[in-house]
Amino acid sequence: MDLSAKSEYALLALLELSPHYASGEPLQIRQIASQQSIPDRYLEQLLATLRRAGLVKSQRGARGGYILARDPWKITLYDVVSCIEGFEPQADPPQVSDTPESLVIQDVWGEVRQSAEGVLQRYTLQDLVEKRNAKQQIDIMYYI
Amino acid sequence: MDLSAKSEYALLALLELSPHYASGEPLQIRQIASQQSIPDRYLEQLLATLRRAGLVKSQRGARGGYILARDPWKITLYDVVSCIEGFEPQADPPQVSDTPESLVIQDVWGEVRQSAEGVLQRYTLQDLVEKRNAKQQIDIMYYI
DNA sequence: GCAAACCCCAGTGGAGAACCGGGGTATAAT
DNA sequence: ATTATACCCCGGTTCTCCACTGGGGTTTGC
Repeated sequence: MDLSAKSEYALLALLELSPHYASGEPLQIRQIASQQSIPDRYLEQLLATLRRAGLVKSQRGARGGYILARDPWKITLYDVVSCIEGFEPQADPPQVSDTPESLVIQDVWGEVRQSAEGVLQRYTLQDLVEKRNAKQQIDIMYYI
Repeated sequence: MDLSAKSEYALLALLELSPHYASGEPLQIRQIASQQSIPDRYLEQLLATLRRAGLVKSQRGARGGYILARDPWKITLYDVVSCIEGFEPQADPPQVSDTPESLVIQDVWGEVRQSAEGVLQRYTLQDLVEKRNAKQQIDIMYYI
């Protein structure tokens, strides 16, 4: 029940991109990577996955980089995590084993997943940005 | 977001033990293992963990085996999974990294966990046994 | 043209999951 | 008392997958 580094990296990257969406100026891999201390060659792969999923757009060539494909409040955390973790259609291993006990357990586990995914669907990138800003406000207040 | 084989095995084993709780007759590892096709030497380790967590009691020697430590409706799936997966006190790695963005993500992930654990806390072994029985009833009805 | 950026694909190291084995110890039945 | 049966403990092994790295391309702005 841990969040994989993979998904966290992806979220951090998109969080960096969010404030730049309005201006339309792309951000480079190197910048994002150094800002959030993510291995840059690894981040490259993740951004490629996000691009193929249609969450970000890329600009090639000099002065290129990445921008969000749509507004930060139209991208949910579920969109991000599910595309990175790749748990979408699947259904290739139809029967892991089908004793009645196994089926019941799988049913309940389905509920667990749905519950977790529900939370992720309720949060957007915009929500995270605002949460971070609020947190920083509090820090400033304590500092004074 | 998969259920580990470890946890599933443990749940299956306890599900086998549940109907025998009333009689007080112990069940042997070999029986449980063959019934649910679990590697018996592996199941042995899991049952040892469950015993140390106080979920089952063991009877040593000839005609020994395992019985539930308390009634099936007093053991939640959370009790089982958390003890097997070992995510209880922890808190030893205090800072994984504490950029404001990381903290916000960890907060949200905490909500995800809580939501998932909430579902597991709502189900007891007794519930699973009844769900299984209901499922079998339906199968019989379709068979007729 | 050339440097800066993305693009693609393949390989590697380490950690952890799932499992197996050997040798003990307690206990019921004889 | 002896013995068979079961649990008990602790270590090793195998295999998969995550996180990361590297070597080449191709596209684009200057």
